[in-house]
Amino acid sequence: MSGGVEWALHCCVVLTSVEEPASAARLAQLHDVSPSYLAKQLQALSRAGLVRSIQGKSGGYVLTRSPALITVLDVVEAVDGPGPAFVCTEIRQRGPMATPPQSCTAPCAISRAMAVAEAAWRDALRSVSVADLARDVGSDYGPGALAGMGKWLSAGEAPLDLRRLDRGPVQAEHKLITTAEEEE
Amino acid sequence: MSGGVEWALHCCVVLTSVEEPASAARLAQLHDVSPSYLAKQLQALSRAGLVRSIQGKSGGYVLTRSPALITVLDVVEAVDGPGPAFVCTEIRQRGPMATPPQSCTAPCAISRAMAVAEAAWRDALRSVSVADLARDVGSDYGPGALAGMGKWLSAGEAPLDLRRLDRGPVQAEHKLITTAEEEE
DNA sequence: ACTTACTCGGACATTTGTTATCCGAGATAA
DNA sequence: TTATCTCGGATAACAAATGTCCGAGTAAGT
Repeated sequence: MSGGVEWALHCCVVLTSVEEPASAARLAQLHDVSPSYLAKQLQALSRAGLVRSIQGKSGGYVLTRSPALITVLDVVEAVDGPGPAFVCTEIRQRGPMATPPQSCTAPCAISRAMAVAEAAWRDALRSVSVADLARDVGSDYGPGALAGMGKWLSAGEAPLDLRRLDRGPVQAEHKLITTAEEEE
Repeated sequence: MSGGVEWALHCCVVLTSVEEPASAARLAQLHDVSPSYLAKQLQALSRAGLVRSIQGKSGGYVLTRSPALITVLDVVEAVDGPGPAFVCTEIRQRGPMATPPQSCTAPCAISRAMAVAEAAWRDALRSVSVADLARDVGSDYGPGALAGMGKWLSAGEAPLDLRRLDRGPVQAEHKLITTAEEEE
């Protein structure tokens, strides 16, 4: 599974608590991840119609609909692709003992078992919405945690330049806690 | 998901209908797949303890236990690795708004949702055994189909050399049905 | 209305994992 | 005893994911 899924999900959760657009660069430095690559994931979300991109000086990304209507499966499919993880190669139709094609109208037993398992996986992901995730974050770390992130995102005091940010002190030496005034 | 899982599952199913060891080379040419690479998958099954390897002149692979006690999940984990597909990077502990470590004893909401989904996936795969697959094959293509493959495997008339087989006419031009007498 | 600066979007390298291959160690049958 | 067939791990070729860069476009400020 693609690792960018995690980033995209975190972004969707924090986008829950902002009304103004949040830029990719700011989201990247909030999570301390590669800005250029996070931009790629956000583009995928935009292509899937989950977020709306706003260009211009104070542009960024906004959710297109209520967080309750965006499932985790939507995000996963947007980033990792909608196709199933297991693809049947139809090797039953190959080799000396090949099954004749007229007997292969239905998928084989192996393919069926895999499909059932993936369906269960998708159902589980579909039953959780971004709103659910946001609520869990609130009950885990307190109601102010998520709001604080939204406020930090909206506090666009220092404009960000993506080109400079890429080689910045991001993830310099695994320091987990950094002061917010370092850019002043 | 690794494509070799499909090969390994097919091999386990056909191993259901043989008592004598089946060599990797013969299994490969039965399914018309790369012999060298199939050998790798069978080694993984051997390492996981699902099949037993027998060396020597008439050696090969045999299932270690009853097919009813080998689940599809066992095979998938043996080939693709037992680790979960989604790994949490703990990005909640990074960036300016990092969550303090003492608040991160339990996994985050995103990680939990993913874990639940993967558990459902694994449960579905665990509920299907190789014996179930073999039975389904019987009811799909008739009881003789699987027995025929077992018989073909045991009919070791012409010894096989893996080195020659790799550049052989395997998958030469997508011909699906080949005669069994071509090697005579 | 123009300029400017900031935004997204897609095209371009690099790294990791999968796919495929080869040759050596070991054991069995003759 | 010998020779041959077997598995097993170490070794390349390929693909996909990861990470990076610059150009097109738009909103704000002058």
